[in-house]
Amino acid sequence: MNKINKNKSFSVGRLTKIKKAIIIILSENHCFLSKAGLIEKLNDIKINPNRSTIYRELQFLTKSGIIIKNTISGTDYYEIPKDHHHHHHLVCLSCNRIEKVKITNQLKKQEKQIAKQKNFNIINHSLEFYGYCQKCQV
Amino acid sequence: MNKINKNKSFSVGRLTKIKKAIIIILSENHCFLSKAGLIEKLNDIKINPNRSTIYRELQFLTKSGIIIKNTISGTDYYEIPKDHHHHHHLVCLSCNRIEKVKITNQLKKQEKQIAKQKNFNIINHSLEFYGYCQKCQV
DNA sequence: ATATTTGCAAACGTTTTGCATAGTG
DNA sequence: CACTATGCAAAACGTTTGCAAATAT
Repeated sequence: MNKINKNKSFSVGRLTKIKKAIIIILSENHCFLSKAGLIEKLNDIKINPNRSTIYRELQFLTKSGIIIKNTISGTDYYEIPKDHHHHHHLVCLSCNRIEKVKITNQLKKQEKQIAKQKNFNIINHSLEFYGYCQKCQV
Repeated sequence: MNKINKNKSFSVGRLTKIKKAIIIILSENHCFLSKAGLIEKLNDIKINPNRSTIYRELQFLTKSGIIIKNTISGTDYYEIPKDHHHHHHLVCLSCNRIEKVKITNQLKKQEKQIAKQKNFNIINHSLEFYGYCQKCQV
């Protein structure tokens, strides 16, 4: 029983080199990674898995609650949730660049309130601000 | 020059019956709509546009800033932004059901702060809480 | 009259699937 | 040994594109 998923328990499956590598890369990465970014980093360490393996593995790890998926502007990003690294995003509607941003908020308090009110067990949240970055403000 | 998009001005284009219908349906809808949901509502009023027309129109209206797109768990949803109807979402990781939720927050205040700090012109934001709904808490 | 919008069919890229093989526990 | 993970090729899926006809201004 882990902190990430209180409701269901899944096996992590067999610790193959591909799975191990994905988990290590994601856990060492300071931010989230797209599929393409992950594949690049895998290739860097001479691991070249098949496309379907990547898809299956990411799906599996997401369902297991080991990693979380966040879709921004049509692209999926993956990360291993770490409370102390939690941040949000500024997404430029023009150039699509994504910037991390930390805001001093009390979403945790809100989460507890919602959990109680709606009987909804919140695992994590995502907050994105959409707009125009400095460069794209004509 | 409208409130929705301060940076770029786009034409709304020609007001064809399809475009009119999409705008009316989205503006009358209390919440956001998926592509499938929109098509269903169009069909209800005997408008059966081609797939590519829907794609092109939604893309066009999104770029124009008339409607906004929000991608949750891989599905795109569209809505006409209305400040007083603004809300956030509870997304169940198990059954994928999406529930609206209003939280009393000061994200507006945060937005102003970020806008100043990062010189980022925020048009809107999206906040989703991921977790397990009542039914799916085994 | 002219420029935009539409439908159609084909192309495209991404994700998923079935199956035989390789690898893990 | 039994079962899971992998690679491969094909299929499925959603989305985009080029072009000719229809439509709005």
